[in-house]
Amino acid sequence: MSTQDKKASKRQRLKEARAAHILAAAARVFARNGYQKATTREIAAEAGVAEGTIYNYFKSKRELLFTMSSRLAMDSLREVEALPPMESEREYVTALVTSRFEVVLKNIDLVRALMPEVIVDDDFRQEYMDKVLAPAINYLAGYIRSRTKAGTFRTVEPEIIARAMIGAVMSFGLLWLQQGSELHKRSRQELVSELVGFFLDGLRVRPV
Amino acid sequence: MSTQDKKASKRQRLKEARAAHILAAAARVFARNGYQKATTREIAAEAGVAEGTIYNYFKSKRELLFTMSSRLAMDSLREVEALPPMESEREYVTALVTSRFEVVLKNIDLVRALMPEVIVDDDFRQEYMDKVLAPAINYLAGYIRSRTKAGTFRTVEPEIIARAMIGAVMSFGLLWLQQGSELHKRSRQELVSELVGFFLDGLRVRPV
Amino acid sequence: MSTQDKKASKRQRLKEARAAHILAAAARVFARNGYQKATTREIAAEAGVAEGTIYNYFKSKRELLFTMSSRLAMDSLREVEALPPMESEREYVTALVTSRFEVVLKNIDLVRALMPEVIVDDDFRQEYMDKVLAPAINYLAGYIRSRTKAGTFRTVEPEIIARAMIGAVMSFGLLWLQQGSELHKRSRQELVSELVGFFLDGLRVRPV
Amino acid sequence: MSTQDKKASKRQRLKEARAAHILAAAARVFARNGYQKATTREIAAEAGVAEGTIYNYFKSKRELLFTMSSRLAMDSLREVEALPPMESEREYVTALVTSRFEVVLKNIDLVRALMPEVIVDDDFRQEYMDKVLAPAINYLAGYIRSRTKAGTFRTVEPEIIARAMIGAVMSFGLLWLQQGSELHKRSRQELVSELVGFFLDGLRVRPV
DNA sequence: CATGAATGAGACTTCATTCAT
DNA sequence: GATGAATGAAGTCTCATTCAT
Repeated sequence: MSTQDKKASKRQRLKEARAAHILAAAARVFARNGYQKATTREIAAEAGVAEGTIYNYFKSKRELLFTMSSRLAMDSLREVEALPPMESEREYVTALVTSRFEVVLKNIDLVRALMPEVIVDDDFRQEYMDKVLAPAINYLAGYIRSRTKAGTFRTVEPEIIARAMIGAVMSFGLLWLQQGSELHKRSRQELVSELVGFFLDGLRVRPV
Repeated sequence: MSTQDKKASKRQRLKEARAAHILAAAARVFARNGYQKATTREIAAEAGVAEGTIYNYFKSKRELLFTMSSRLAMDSLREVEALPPMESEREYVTALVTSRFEVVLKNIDLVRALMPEVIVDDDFRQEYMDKVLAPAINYLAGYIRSRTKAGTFRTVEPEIIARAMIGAVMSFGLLWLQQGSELHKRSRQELVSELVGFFLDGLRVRPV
Repeated sequence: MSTQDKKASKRQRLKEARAAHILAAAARVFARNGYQKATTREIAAEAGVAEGTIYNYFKSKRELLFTMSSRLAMDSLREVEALPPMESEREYVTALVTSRFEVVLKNIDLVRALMPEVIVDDDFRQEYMDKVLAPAINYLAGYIRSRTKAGTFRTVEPEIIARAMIGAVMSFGLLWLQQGSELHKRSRQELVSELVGFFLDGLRVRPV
Repeated sequence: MSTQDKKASKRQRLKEARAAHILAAAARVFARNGYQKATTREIAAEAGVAEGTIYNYFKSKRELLFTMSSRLAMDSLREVEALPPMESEREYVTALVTSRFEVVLKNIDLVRALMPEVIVDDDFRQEYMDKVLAPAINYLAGYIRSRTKAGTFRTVEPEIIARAMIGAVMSFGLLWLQQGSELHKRSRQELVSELVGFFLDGLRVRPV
């Protein structure tokens, strides 16, 4: 590697670090009051740079959000793909739900900054659907399908059920797991096991 | 009734009609791009009035949203309370889910305008939680509790399951039931029956 | 007088009473926060009429102020003209200053509503100068001139001294006689006698 | 001094110059039609900057006025404090009145912009009373007191007389020294000497 | 590459005045 | 004559983005 290349790569790394730094600051600011109410001035202050500097790394305020969204999507997928195969369905679904909760809760501020734009903005919704939700649904639906084939799951519409499950889990993250919520008091583990029981067995008592 | 009273009441009615007219226009505008991006100018144009006229009926742009929120809350409760008692759980839960879907879909624009603010704004979240979600959860949890006592439902944490069910249903309304979505193609009835089956029986096959 | 005339005159009186009523309400409102910040809505509420009604009696908000100004001018002149002739200069100037104070204090709110417009608005200044100040200055300057001729006042520039005296008296009304001011505690009589002494004898000790 | 310091200080100076530039423009605009009727658009045009630029230097339109007020207060005090001690009272009072006139006339636009707010706005009145008038009154009253003790001034209420003198002088500045006024034609010196004569000797003839 | 002052479009809101009832 | 809803111009202020230094 030539000296020039080294320099270039060092500059590259510096640039990426700077961008990441600004992105993190933006995420914190977005998390406080949402994307719309956040100002570039606030973001610059949080990052400790001048307002103009932001525009050396990102084309617009909106691109900050887009970039965040992509990072989250990648994070999210990696988590799921990293799941080891498991024997029992209960074990597996438990691991799945736990992992989803973790992703959502770890990025809760970001998620809450993103959601309004997903709901409101067509571009964003497309991006989010394609990059985050669709893969998750496909993955989960595929799992359901395979278990049905194996004879342990009932015959259902896999996409619909996958969406229902993901919606249920996400709504906990968005609405009910805020600071001070009474659900915080119960252990998360208990919450997960309740949900998994519900997903697998439903509400009706089962004949022995 | 005196002439004056008649006049006053007529004026009153006119005023309410006008307010409702403006509110409806605002709801349509909010639905297009969200509350934050909507402008009073746009709302006025949509309602066919001057910008200043809006302020004869509502104190601020924000009050438009608050008023909508209250209307939705009342609508929502009325729907649930109007449900007749039913013999079978499947029938009842089906009616419940159908009714929820109907409320969400009938007010879909409004819901989509409201959600971002619920997520982002503390005042709004409080209002929404108290007036809309809490009653719904209580109602559903109460039903689950009673069925468990009757021996037809398993012993579960009613609040958690209620939240999961509501979250699942709402997320359909918000994310997956948009125009052009492939889910639109399936009949809504099929969707409901899938969901109800999932809620009651879960995924696992049941022994005979 | 014909029946018709009686009716007409009665209507005329009613109209004037109504106008006076609205004008008084406007004066109270103007006094609270000044002319500029006063709203026609506030005036209407204070008068117990509809906003539109104001415009049946006055061409504009501004005309309310103009009308007030004229009333004050007439009041003011009448007071001065009503002064009886007096032997001693001290008596006379005392009566003059007292009377001016009384006019200003009786109409203090109105004066404070008027002054900013006098300072800022050319039309108003003209009106005020011509109708209120010029007559007062002329009157006072005439008095000084006559006393100089009589040999009891020094030879001075009567207009300048008249302005100085009026300015001194007015500034007390405007700036120092507000509620809670410490000058309120001293009796007004003492204040007047101090001022008169100052006007007549100046600051320097007089040889015996 | 480091390069950075130099840059910073240069920027600082530029910033102050810009602020002063905008403030001066605002003063001119305020002077034309008063504070209330002045628009930020007009101020921006007068200063040759964009409307938004004003807000880079001042928090609000109102702050422009407050800042002016403080500048005037400082100017005013400095003038008085700079007066050299003098032997004769006539000389001293002449210098005092001349200096007051000069301050008022030099800042006549500003004074006329300020006065309406002083009359109408409680905050402003407080500010003005404390920073401008109270010091002036104290100063003048102190002088009167000392001369009385020295035996050359009669025994009077120093605060009252000080207010009367200031009021007389100010009212000339505000009301009678406008462009085109006939008082402009007389020399200012003559005016001052008339006033001083009045202040010191009053109206009554003095025995020889 | 970093800076931050300048920009100016555009947002929400107020309010004097008009006019149909 | 009285009403008060409707008007719409105008006002202050914010903020994402640009660009000269």
